[in-house]
Amino acid sequence: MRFSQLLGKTLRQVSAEADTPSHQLMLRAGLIYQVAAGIYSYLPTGWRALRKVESVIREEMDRAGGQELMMPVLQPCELWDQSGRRRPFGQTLFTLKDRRERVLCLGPTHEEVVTDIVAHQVKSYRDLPLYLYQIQVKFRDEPRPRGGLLRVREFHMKDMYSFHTDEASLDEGYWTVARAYERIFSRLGLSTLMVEADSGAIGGKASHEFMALGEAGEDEVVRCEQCNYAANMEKAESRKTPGEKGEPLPVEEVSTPGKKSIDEVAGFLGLTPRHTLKAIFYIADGKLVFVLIRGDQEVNEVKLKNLLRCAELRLSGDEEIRAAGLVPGFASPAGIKGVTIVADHSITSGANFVAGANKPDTHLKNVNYPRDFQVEKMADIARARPGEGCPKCGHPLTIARGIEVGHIFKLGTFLSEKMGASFLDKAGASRPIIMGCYGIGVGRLLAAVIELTHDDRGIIWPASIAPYQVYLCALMMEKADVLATAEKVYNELQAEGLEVLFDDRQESPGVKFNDADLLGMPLRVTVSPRTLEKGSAEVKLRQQKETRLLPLDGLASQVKQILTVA
RNA sequence: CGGGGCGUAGCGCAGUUGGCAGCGCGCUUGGUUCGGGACCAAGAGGUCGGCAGUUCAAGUCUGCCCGCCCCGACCA
Repeated sequence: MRFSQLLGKTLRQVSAEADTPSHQLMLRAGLIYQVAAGIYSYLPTGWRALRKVESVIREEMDRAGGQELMMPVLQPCELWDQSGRRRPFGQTLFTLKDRRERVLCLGPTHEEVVTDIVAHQVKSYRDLPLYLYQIQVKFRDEPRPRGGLLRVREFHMKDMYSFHTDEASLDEGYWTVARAYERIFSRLGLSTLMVEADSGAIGGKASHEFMALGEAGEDEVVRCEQCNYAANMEKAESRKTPGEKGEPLPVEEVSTPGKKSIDEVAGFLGLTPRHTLKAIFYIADGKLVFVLIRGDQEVNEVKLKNLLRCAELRLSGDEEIRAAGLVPGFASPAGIKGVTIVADHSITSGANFVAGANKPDTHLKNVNYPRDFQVEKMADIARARPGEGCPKCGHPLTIARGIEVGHIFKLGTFLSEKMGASFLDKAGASRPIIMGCYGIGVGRLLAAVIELTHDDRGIIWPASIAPYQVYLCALMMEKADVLATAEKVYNELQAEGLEVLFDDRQESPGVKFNDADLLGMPLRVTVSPRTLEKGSAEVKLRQQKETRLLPLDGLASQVKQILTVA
């Protein structure tokens, strides 16, 4: 490709609004162009990179036994009513009506469609296991698109679905795909960690996410370096510092004027937060919930949401707390009625806690569960924190950051039962098909590669997905010998089967070198009067500083050699 | 949806008390340069997000609307 003809100019400046490194670089390098919030066009170079990511994925999915197919974007909403997932997806589902007022949606994922196909096409255990996948555009009306391609409303996803006769087969498939995912990410030069995850709106029992590790990541991962326990913060468990034991003492009222927060109250009474109970109020599907946790802990809202089985969860305002007859800042779980109380296990570790008295400027000392109050539900709803013990081995946990580039789920049978996907086993009995599903966000993966491997000069593509392998840079093209040599090198490199971006623009050396670094192709070849004097061309790898001269004679095959080694 | 911010040339931005719409980059033409974002000269390019209002006069003041970004709840 000749740079002079390429759509997608490099930009020196981009809006201050784009503050994520990958977003800035993709805009500056002319890879993408924004159409609307969370909706982007891929310009030619960006599209090449995306297609390369797809082909790496495709190779590994095929190797894992996948059969590629293509399902429609447009789906009848009836399928979603049938699966019961229309509500959990809620506003995220883009819906529309056709001319006959039939309600359709733009597929946010394809479990319904694929299960419907399998329900009709697969009847026997002989047809299983079955692995189907596609690379397709998905639509999700995300409340907040973010960070360029990191979270968008229209995106390419590789989605695979597996169908099994029994749990053992599902388990085998699950780990086969997991290993394929690890190969994909490592082929793109990413260091990823497979972590336990919450299964969210997709549903199902077990699930893991693949996190591309790096400071720029927006997800938190909790991990143990001793036993390799790793989980998304949403899901992570931990062994908390135990509370102090003690014989329950009589409850005592104590005046705490103006002391509302845990730190204020604990400090005022000469205690640590661990000796207090924290009351937090949420509105779960419109209903007030009193959440109680030990003062040194924080609520994990995903765990809470799962415990309450609600679709919508938010913190409540003070007015809503007062309306329930409680005093914000001094609310007490003791002696109240008509409010659902749920608690974290941590309140049972320790004794004689300080809690609110449900009176202004007053707290209670020596509050003990279950002597002084009851709760409706008790579970682990606490955030894991660094330094706390690993749930498996007790070693101190650490927290890392990462970008979620893949997510796999063991769905089990809940969808196949609802969608009528069953098979006849050897004994002739009809049983629901056991399912798994596996997703990779292709565009996000592309952005993650840039996000995690760029330097201050620009993108650094791994050879596996670089839009072009070689950036051919011709300096002083007005000189006939430079022009002729550059054209010859361009042809020879292509004849070797290399993909070449030929910078044939009338630009100064600085501009070309800077654009070469920005665009980040693995290898730069420079032809100039200076190199021609020595009958050579200069070669430089993007990720290295050093340059070297290679003779023009046999240049193309040497370049190919360097690229296969690097 | 809650909080914060921004919409002015293709891109990045300035525009004071309301008084001729500007700067840098990019683009076009000509010339000089040439190994890390060169220089000179001459040009082209605008519904100041939209609608309404106040005013002799609105980019600037008021109201409503739309769009975009960032922080939260959500996710590949």
